[in-house]
Amino acid sequence: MEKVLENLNEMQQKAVLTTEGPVMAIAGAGSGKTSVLTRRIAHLIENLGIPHENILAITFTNKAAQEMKERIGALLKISTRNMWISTFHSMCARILREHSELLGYDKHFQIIDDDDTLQMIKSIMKQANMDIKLINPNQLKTHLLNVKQDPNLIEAYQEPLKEYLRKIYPIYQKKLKENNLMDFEDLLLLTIELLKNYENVRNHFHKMFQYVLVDEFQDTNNVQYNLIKLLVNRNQNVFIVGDEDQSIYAFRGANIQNIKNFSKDYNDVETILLEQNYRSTNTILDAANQIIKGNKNRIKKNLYSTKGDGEKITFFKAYSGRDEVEYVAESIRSLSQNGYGYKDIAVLYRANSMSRLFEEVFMQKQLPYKIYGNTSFFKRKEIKDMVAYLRLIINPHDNYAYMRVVNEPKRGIGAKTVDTLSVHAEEAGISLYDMVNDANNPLKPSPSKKLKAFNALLDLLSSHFDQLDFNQFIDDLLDKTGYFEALKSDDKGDVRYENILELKTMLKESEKTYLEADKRELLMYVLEDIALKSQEEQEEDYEGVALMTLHAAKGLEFKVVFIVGVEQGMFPLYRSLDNAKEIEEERRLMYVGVTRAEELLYFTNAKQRQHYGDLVMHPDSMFIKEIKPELLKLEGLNREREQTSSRYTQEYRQTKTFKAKQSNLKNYKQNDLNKGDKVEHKAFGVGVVVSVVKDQCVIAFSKEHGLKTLMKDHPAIKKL
DNA sequence: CACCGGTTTATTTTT
DNA sequence: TAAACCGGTG
Repeated sequence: MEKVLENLNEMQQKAVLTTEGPVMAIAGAGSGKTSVLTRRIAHLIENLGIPHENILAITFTNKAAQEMKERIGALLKISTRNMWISTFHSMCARILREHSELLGYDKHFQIIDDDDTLQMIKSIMKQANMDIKLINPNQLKTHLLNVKQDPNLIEAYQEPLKEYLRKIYPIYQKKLKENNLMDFEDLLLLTIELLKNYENVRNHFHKMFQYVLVDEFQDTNNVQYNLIKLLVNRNQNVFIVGDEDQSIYAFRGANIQNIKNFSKDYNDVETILLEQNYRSTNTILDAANQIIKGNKNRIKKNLYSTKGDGEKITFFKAYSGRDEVEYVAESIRSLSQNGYGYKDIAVLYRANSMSRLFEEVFMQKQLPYKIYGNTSFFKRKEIKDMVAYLRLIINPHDNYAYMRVVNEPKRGIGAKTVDTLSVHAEEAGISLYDMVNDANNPLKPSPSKKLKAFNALLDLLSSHFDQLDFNQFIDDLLDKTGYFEALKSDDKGDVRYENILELKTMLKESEKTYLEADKRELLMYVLEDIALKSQEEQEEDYEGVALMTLHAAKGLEFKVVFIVGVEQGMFPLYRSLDNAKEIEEERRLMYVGVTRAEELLYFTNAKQRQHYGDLVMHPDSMFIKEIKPELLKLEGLNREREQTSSRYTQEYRQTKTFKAKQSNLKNYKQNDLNKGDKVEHKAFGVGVVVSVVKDQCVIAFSKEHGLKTLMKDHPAIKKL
């Protein structure tokens, strides 16, 4: 009993021990909700003797699920591998693998991601002669996925979007099913259909899941809400944790109201407030509280901490976007000299586009950093291509995988040929693969020959698949398809090949994990993992500054946090400015950002910056003004403004740039570099100058580093 | 069918 | 600014 309750405060203990009936824990930022969830599960298993398979826990990300499993495993010294601790989508996939045949899907169904959906939409629009200029496919995708969550929404749309949605929705669904594909929303919707329509299945899961826990409840959408309702049995042992102030995913259907609905839809809900914060100083918490107060209609919370007041919050206003980044970099450098590790520090921005400048400057200054959540590994072209080939091994009739790689690498099968083929296959009601093999297919001899060769290639690969292990198979695939050959003439070929090697490593791992499964079964699970865990595993111990969006920072904490670009128009974004609801979501995002910080918090912005090609000037973010001035320490242009007029600012700017140049001259040895010169770089080794343009040059280093664009006078470069 | 070059358009994103 | 996309040309 002790170890389960160890170090928990009174409210946390109550949340752990109140196991019967519906319970809602309102957990403020940093109030230890993950501990509560893990301890509660531990309590059920260890103290109440509940078998682990009778517990279902749902998290927001795979990472959170993984962490929870690890913590429970460590606490109870048990294997958590088969426990039902997962995301909504993984849980649904697990259920559907057993029962999808009832719904008319083969159990080897494949899961597709948003990019695949976009490709499908493009292809459908083309076939149906829909005007891409009138409605952009990307936009249509976003709205289609929303409509899937709630078909009633379609009525609220304006023409012509409405007509397009009406038209495309049923076709899209039909295509998915024909190709034995499910998108993310299908996983949820089909599970709901299954539970609704099949009493025996429902009873089975009701009997099984005696205790249900849901994390991040404020970010559930309506479909997920309904799914929980269907899963929870009549005992209503359901525990939800959430914080409406941290709901930041409304743009993809999250509904804060679900927290309020919960009290209505379940009987005698016990509400527990977790208000003690274990993360931040009071200065930081006060700022957070002052900001979030601006939102109407929220349950008032009073976060408090015992960590003392700590330092004031620094607010630095730079002259330009670049100056802002320089300031952040310099501050990080001095923090690192004052006992902070690089990985204690995070730079948070509203939009990914902000990351570029930081990356550039950090690289030049040799500050170690790690950008999180950029194009995910599994979204990269070469990986998607490999996955498409693997999908075809499981199901050669998967037309979308077929279309993706039929001319990848180039085999002289162009769009026109594929179009014709699609039309005929559609008419005949068979797959592209079958249409190609069809004796009386109407294609011209030359394309037909090429397509037949492609089919033969697929057959060959498929026959090899059973005899080879995964790694050998990928090599075989690269060879037989000519993919490897094509990489050689691709200027990003090296990186691409490395990514494929990475995929091989992953496949090898899975081979070990699912040892007993049959080969194709195994591949199916691997592809499922790839589809559902779109986020690349991060090296946890990497010693570098974390650069990420505010969204990506949710659930994380850092000793030092920089929130950058705090300007009206950047954060909050332009598009939200005239919409009260969206401003509230932006405010919650700011709240999330602020509450990530444990000890030091910085806001930075720039008086003017380059944005989409032109120079813009933004006023300070409204959220800054919502913080009481006594919590802030003003730096940079902020100071001058207090003291004098704008003329001073002008001078400040001149002295500043002048100073920067001076110091450059003093510290950095001028490199008089010319094309063809040999140089040595601290990190990249010896290289040859390829070109020099103004103060920048392109240098070719050894193969592993390749071409780099660097500042000519950078101290890391030495002319040989 | 592939490639070049002009035009268009810019959130947030896990699953 | 930069990347993605379209349309025309070779």
